[in-house]
Amino acid sequence: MKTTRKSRWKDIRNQINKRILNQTYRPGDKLPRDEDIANEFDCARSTVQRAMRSLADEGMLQRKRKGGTTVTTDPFTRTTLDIPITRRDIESRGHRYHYHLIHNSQERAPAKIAACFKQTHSEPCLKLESLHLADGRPYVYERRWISLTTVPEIQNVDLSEISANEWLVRNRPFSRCDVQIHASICTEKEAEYMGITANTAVLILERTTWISESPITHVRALHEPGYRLIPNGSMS
Amino acid sequence: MKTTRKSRWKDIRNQINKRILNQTYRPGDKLPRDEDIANEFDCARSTVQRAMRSLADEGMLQRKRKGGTTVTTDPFTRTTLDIPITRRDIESRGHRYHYHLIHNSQERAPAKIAACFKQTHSEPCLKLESLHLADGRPYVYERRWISLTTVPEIQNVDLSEISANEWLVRNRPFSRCDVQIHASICTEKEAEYMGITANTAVLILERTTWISESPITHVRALHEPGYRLIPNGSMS
DNA sequence: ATTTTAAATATGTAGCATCATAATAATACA
DNA sequence: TGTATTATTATGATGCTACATATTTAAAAT
Repeated sequence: MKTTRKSRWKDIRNQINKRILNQTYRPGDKLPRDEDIANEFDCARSTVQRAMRSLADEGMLQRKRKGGTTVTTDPFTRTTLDIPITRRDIESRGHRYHYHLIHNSQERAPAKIAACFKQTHSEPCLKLESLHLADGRPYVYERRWISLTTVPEIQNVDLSEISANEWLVRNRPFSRCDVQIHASICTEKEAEYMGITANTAVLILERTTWISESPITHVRALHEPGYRLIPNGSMS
Repeated sequence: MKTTRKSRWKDIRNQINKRILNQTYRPGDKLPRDEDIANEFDCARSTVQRAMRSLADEGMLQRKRKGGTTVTTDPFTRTTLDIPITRRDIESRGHRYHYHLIHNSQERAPAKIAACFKQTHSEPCLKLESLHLADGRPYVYERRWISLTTVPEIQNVDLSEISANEWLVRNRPFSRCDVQIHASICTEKEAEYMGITANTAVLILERTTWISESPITHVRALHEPGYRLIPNGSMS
């Protein structure tokens, strides 16, 4: 058994986690009270709580006042998904980044986008189509709608120089973000932009971001064929 | 400004978060020391720390000893992805769940699977193919390899009754899980099982789970066309 | 027997004190 | 001038105490 060379609470978390893994505590089982565990490990209850909260946050344990702590039955596979800005994604894979603005127009949001924005009326928007390239090869084709009500100042930005992706993330932090991931067949037009054959299967990431209740942008990012989205490894 | 009706540290977290959103603290900026903030909000440093840690966990802030606290530049869109067992997924969508084991054989892991297991040799495995149905309609087709070295007792389980998915999650908690998400075209065979046209775009989720260094299982889950993977809404 | 009320109890929050640790800044030294 | 050493300092961890709050369990009232 490793001695505590990092921090006591992490140590305790790992001990408890180990007991769950080796079936000492089985799914559905109730764990001893924090105080008893604190006693066993000869530490303060607050330290145990720190450990327990960590495990509960990961979805391994469920905690209820009075009810005590139980091991989650049918636990999820819980992973965190970090979606970086596309430039960073490309650069971190060791490629040179290029960006190309294909289309830039001002029009009202169509019903579909308005729905994403959870609005009944048609918002004035900036509609952008752009290509993110890795070493000159098309990597992501994105179609983006930006609410001019929420972000009017974007009209003064030269979006052929900096991608809306980057400008927004740097200048308009969001309070909420809805994400959807799905597979689709790419259209003729998309295939042409991406330099691939039509009807290829591609991974699509759709995101809508908000600042409190105001929609900022909706973006549909079509990734190159074979693209793999890899969440962070989960657990211990 | 809402008064503290939940808990002080959450309140403080929201205040700080608000300042990031409204650009009081801009990306890259250094925040005041915890103690000063504690002073401002008239609370203990530990309470501020709780709030700060929470924001740091979400990826909004970066904290370093001595270096202080800074607002993350180029923040990720960080979401958590909970992948439930397929039965739960189907039932939570309000459908009746059925499970059908298509194939069950014992064979050595092919090179590809061995690679997923990070092994050079060929492990004895159980190879399973099964179908998860929602209201009788094919929902997920999974091809699974289970290491008989790590989980020998699975040989005594009647996998036509309970899905390996469920049995494993209930009986063999894992310490690590690698996930990959990608889009693919389904083959003739897959299309037949799923009751769809060949060459349809489908979302594929691949997972490998481990108990310490021993691989438990590798599964490739092919979802029904149009399936959307929806991570939990992120942030505040 | 059924509903209401009241205790008991396990976790949650919070404040305070103290030491640990990492990273920087300042200083001394070669 | 460049390098090694030593303060300084901001966050991290741990322990204690006290009180809050949600729930269950038990008792009491109807």
